[in-house]
Amino acid sequence: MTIKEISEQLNISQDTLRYYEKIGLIKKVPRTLGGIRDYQQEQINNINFIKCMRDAGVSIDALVKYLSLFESDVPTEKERKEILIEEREKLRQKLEQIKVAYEKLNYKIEMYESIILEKEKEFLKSNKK
Amino acid sequence: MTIKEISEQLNISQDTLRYYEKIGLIKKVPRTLGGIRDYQQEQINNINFIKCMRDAGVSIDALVKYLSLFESDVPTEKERKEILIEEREKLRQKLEQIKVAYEKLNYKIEMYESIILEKEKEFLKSNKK
DNA sequence: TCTTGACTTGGAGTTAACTTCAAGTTTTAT
DNA sequence: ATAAAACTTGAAGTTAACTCCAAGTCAAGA
Repeated sequence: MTIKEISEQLNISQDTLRYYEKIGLIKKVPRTLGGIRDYQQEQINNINFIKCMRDAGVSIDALVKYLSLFESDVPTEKERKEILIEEREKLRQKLEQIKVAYEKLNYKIEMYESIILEKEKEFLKSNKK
Repeated sequence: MTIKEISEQLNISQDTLRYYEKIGLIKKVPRTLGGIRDYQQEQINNINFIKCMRDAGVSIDALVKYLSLFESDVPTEKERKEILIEEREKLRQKLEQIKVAYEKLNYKIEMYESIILEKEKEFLKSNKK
């Protein structure tokens, strides 16, 4: 699969895909004889995971740390689990903060709605006179 | 109230508070004769709102646009409401993305837990021999 | 009064995560 | 065969949101 196809399928820019490879978030992508990237399924799954985490705001740094543990030749399940638990906790907090702000916005929007309705009523009343 | 007190109360650095003022997110803070900031209650409420929105990831740009509408001498309820609705929608999407990632992490963490448990069982078994 | 700590300013520096650029190579369609 | 489109690279540029710095002023305690 070419970089263009991956880019379109996963909605990540080609530049970003190359960037991820350059910083070591993605393993070296195999190339054609001409030197053009030819993505394999395993990579695609990985990139999917990365995309999902990035969309949620998980840092590249954490993802690099997590994914690089798969390259180790000693078992790293515990470390990997620890990283995921840490990131999950950050997401939980973020979720909480967003919920609070969301409720506050809801409340304010309702306020505006009633203010605007009130104004319209006033306007209609004054028109009737 | 001094900048130090506000900073501690709302958990925002003094630098950030001065920065917010510099870029016009916060109105000019009244000063003592010596030129030192003396925050008033109205400002504090505003900063509280800003903090809540920033924690949820609402952009400074959107907040500046929203808050500056209060300075207008024509009514701006509709525009203000529009901005809040737009930001609420962004938060809704973010919430969704975080939930998806959160569930994925949950699943993976559980996987690791069972793998690690399995390994420990193996270890105990081999020790008994 | 003196010293210590808090405050002031404008401007420079930092960080994360891309994004753009320039100049060249490869592939594809005619 | 050749033109256009897609791909390659390393390096430089961008953006948002701070954060730090230097050099000076102000305030509070011994």
